[in-house]
Amino acid sequence: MSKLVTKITDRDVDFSQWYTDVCKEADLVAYSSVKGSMIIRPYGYAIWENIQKILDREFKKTGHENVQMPMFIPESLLNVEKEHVKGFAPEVAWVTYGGEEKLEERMCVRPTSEVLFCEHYKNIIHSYRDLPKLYNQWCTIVRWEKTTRPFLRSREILWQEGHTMHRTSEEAKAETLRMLKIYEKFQRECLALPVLVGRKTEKEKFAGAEETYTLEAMMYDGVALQNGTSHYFGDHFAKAFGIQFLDEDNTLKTPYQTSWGVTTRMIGGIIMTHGDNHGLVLPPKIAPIKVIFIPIGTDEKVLNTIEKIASTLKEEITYKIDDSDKSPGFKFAAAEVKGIPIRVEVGLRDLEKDEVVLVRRDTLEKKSVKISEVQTEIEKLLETIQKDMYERALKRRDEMIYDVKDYETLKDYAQNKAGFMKINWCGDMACEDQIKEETGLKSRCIIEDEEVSGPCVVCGKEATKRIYVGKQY
RNA sequence: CGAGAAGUAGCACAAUUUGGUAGUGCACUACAUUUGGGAUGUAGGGGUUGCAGGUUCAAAUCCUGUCUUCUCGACCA
Repeated sequence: MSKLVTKITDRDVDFSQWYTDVCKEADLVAYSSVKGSMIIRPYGYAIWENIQKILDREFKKTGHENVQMPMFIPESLLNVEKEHVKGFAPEVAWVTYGGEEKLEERMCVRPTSEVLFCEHYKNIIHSYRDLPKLYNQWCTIVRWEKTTRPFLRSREILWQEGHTMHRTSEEAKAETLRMLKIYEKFQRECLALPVLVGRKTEKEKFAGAEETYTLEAMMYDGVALQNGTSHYFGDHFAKAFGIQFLDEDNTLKTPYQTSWGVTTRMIGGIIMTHGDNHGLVLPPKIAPIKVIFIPIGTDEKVLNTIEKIASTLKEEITYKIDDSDKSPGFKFAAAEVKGIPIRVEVGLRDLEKDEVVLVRRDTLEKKSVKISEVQTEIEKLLETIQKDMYERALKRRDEMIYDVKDYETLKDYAQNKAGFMKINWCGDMACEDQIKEETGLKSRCIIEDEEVSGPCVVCGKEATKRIYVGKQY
């Protein structure tokens, strides 16, 4: 049991290296000669496809339509909203040549598509009858990051961005929260990721937004991963772009806007929340292969039994039969590094008792099951694994949230404890800056459901908000 | 972007200090024997040493530049 997987660095020894090892050994990504732009390998992409399938269905159910927008943004178009351009200018990639010819006006590769959608919305929104417009696109964007890591921070990002326009601010605000809830539910139920959901502070909000809501997950090492955002823009962009519609009362009005997005970064979140020293551990709902059958020996009876069991499984329970001529031990390890939720071992020894062995990946527990009951046992076990993975992650996260009352303790914890700290805050950006500068902790989100009383941990003035702070990826 | 480390077969590394026929293990291919936690034997295949220049009779090895990866920091919806 000691050195089953020698290729993966111990998670508690070097978490960063462990993460990189899992990404490679589970065959999720590969590198190319393009810095920070990973190759997502078939197994990694299959996870993304499952994520896409589920989310896309939710988007459609809530009335959204998919579109495809241009990849390039002319500089003048990017410059229309000044907060927005200020936020993104440092990290956009520019196209300056078309073939041999220098372009009259350079274009950036979209870092996000607000301006493209706005330009288009200006042309298609004329009446209140044209609202709401609920568009989404699945695409890649480019942000010229200096430090890159697979899934967590890349220069080319695979994501989904929803952009909507509404008749009233209330409706737009409701949309912002509606999509936030869809993300939250998806991450909890499908990815088994507990997330803190809340509003970003002024300092941390999206360039050009009025409100930014975030989903903050905590990784195994206590570091935060921002796993999605939903923004309410008010009418800033709409005004900047001159988007207007004639309302029922025959007056010209400006519509209200939202945008929301999640990326393949969620896959990084799954790895860093659930993975262990054997490799990846995938939540059943998004695992490309949910069950792997491993025959012990080559006896025909064994293979026939496997075929028979596999054929009784429901269509959504995707499976694979590993009938390669590797040794069983090799196959066990290979299935584990890939995080396949259930392994079924079948050998003559089992067949004599009319049984097979089920092994769950999350706990590595084994149990023998009568062949007549395998089908229902697998169904039940997949649900149990999904539930247990969430419960474990939730418990662990909650244990790593600390209620901190004074600044000295905050500084101490920032150095010596991994996790999030809950603090009282006066609302002044200067205090937020000071925390960041002196402790490296950034505000994650505002806590809405706790009563505020007592002094700000930094300046001692009466606190107006409770916030989570933590280090982030 | 700053500091540090690395790049030699798919992977892990040796040969670099002292320039002189590019090697080992795993993986891969074929056959045989195996199969309940990374099997064994035999026989094979695979390389412009990241890339581009330079020095030299001769460069994986020395010099310059560049690209990529990793770690830490800065930056980062």
